Amino acid sequence: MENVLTKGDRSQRSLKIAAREIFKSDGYTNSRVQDIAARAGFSNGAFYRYFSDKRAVMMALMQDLLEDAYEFAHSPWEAGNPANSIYTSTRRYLNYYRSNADLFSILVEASQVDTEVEQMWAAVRTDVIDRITRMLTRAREEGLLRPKVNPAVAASLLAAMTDHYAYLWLVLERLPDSDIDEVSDQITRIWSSGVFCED
Amino acid sequence: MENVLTKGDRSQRSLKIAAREIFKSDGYTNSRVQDIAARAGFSNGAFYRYFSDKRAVMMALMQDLLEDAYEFAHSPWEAGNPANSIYTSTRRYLNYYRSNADLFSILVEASQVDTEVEQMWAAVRTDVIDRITRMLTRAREEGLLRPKVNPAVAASLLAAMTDHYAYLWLVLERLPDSDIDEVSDQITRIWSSGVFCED
Amino acid sequence: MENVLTKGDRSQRSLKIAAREIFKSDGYTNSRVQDIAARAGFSNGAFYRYFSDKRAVMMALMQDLLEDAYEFAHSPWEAGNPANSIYTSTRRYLNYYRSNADLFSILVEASQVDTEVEQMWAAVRTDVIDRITRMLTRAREEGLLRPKVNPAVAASLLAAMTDHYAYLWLVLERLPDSDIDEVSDQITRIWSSGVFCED
Amino acid sequence: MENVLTKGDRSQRSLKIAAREIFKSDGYTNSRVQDIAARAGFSNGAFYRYFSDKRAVMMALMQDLLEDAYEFAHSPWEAGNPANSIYTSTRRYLNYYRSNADLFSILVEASQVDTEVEQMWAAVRTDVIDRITRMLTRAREEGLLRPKVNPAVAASLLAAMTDHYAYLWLVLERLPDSDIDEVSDQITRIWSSGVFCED
DNA sequence: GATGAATGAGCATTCATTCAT
DNA sequence: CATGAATGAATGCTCATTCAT
Repeated sequence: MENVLTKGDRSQRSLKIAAREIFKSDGYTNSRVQDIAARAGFSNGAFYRYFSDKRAVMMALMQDLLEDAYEFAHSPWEAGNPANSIYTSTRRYLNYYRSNADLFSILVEASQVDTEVEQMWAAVRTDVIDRITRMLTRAREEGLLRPKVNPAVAASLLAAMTDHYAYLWLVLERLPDSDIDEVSDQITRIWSSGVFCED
Repeated sequence: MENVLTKGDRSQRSLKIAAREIFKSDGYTNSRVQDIAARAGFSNGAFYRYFSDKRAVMMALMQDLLEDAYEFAHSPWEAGNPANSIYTSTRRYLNYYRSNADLFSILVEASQVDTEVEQMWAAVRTDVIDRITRMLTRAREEGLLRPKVNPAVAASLLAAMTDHYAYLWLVLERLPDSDIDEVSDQITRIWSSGVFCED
Repeated sequence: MENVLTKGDRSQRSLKIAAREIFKSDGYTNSRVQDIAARAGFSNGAFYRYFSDKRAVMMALMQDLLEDAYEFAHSPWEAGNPANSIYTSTRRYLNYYRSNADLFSILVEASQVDTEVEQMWAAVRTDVIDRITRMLTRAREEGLLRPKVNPAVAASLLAAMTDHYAYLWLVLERLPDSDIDEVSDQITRIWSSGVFCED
Repeated sequence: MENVLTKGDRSQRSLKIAAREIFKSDGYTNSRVQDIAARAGFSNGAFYRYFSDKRAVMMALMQDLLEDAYEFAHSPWEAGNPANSIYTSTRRYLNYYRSNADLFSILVEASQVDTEVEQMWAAVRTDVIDRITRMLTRAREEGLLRPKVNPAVAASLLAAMTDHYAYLWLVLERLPDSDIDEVSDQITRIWSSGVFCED
């Protein structure tokens, strides 16, 4: 019976889900192991059979999140059509962000408190920025970049823009609600006319 | 002897400075009242003469920070020359951010944990974004805005860009070090060509 | 295995007993949670699994005490023979007081410090006094009460007499030791000739 | 300039008055030296110039109270007219109790917590009871006492009755308000017919 | 005399973690 | 596997008391 989750696997999984929920409502720092276990229907002691720590379950969640996010950093650009690539990947990222807003919230919080998380996140971010930088550099070589745009700085700025907008919008919910399509479009426009030469 | 700080005033001030330092090294959540007091050269009990709480001293620091930041949200645009206004105020903000990077770090962390801080920050942010939105709307009326740019969304995006770049650069120090002038220039370029019509 | 106390139940019970002992020796106000836990053979943390507070365990003890005391306030008078009823219930009350002298001591102390306890006690006292008042009023109707006796005031006086005598005698131990029978007899005499008509 | 209070004397006196007020509102245990000093218009440090301790000021108040109360224990009975003596001294005591209800409240509370106060109070009480006992014994010799009344026990009962009634009435305010004359009269009646032979 | 800043012991309380059952 | 009782370190906070000014 391959591919069957053992009871233990299922328990671990429910603890992870429970942790996600508790972190969402109480925050990572303010959450208590006991509440996580209880939410999963376990006694507090059971938690430690599956995770060494409150930190361990948080790390597991963050790893899942960043593993997927890492994918984005490596999905190919559509050759010769930057605008389309930007739109598509932005849209995809915002959709992902929305579905995992709770985890992104934890990511931001945990980054403040846990060096390793901050590093994991930085690694992904660096990947993304490097890739954008390379893309802009290539555009420069092809004469498509505005003359005074600094690829490295611009890449960071554009990445920061999307990321923080997503955070303010989908985690803090401090921006008026919008359409993902509309936002992706606006982002694409700012990129296109902001750094690329007018057609 | 007018205008002389009493001993108590000086003690409170040193506790505030000590808190800032301890928060910087240990983070807000992980810091202990005792360490703050000790860093200021006091016993732990002395702390409570001046602040009811660890939270209270944090709030005092955040209020100072946001009070100043609030100024930025209300300094006037140079009429008729958006690019210049953008450059100037961005530069000014980045300088402020750099001098208070430790406090901005606390601001981000505390926002995760303390609703009131998050709200205070949101209020300032909303002010800034509203002001940019109005500026873009005026530009639209004057035919200076690119046709499909949505003023509200663009305003948020542009504000998010600067803010988060500053955070990654000056707090996390995860971006290659740059010149404030250079960064202000790049930001201004993206704004100018990103949302405004080509001259 | 019906009707078996769980380990937890037993622990709670020993903490309650320990509290009673510690309160007795140190007084309620001067007692420390840690000492209560230690006396029960627990670490201080264990206490908080069973009681939220030092006050909580005190309240539990007081509730037990007053619940029983409440019974006395509602046990029936022997019809038509006040002297006998007075003697019997006084005797019963003094016996109860003696067995629970330590708790009555806490009751008096806690009443000084804790409004709710004072109220609980007052409620029981009021019940008792009301009942005596009704009894005297009935006696008046039957022509058995001395003419100028005021039932309400006399009832309070007689109740106060027994209660305070018990306190001085059995809690403070400031009166020469006597026989419960003898004291009950004396109390009954004072009642009988003090408020009732001579036969 | 004999008989003039020095500044220091006046300060001490105001601290004593302040303590009385603070004890009344907060209770002895729950009161804080700082509040006492503040109420008297002093800094907290000043308190210690006049009293070694919070306990010291309480003791001073209790001594004043009990000194006066001691008088009562030694004022002469009106020869040959017990009823009148009882009425007069009861009335006097109740008046005193009413004027000093706040101090009696502290007396009860402090007795729970401070052995020495309890002893001081016990001494006065013993005096009073002894005196009543002697009076009853004399009455016995004169054939005025009811045959089966035990002078010592009865004395304690009668003293307890008045004292506790006063406490319930004037400190706890848990009894319906009455007239001091009326209460003195009722007490006298219970004594008279309760322990003395019918005329 | 008086101030009020500073101390530091003392106690309550929380919660991650362990472990016997 | 799971329970939940128990631990104890960690930390917050209070307040009587001291003392330099």
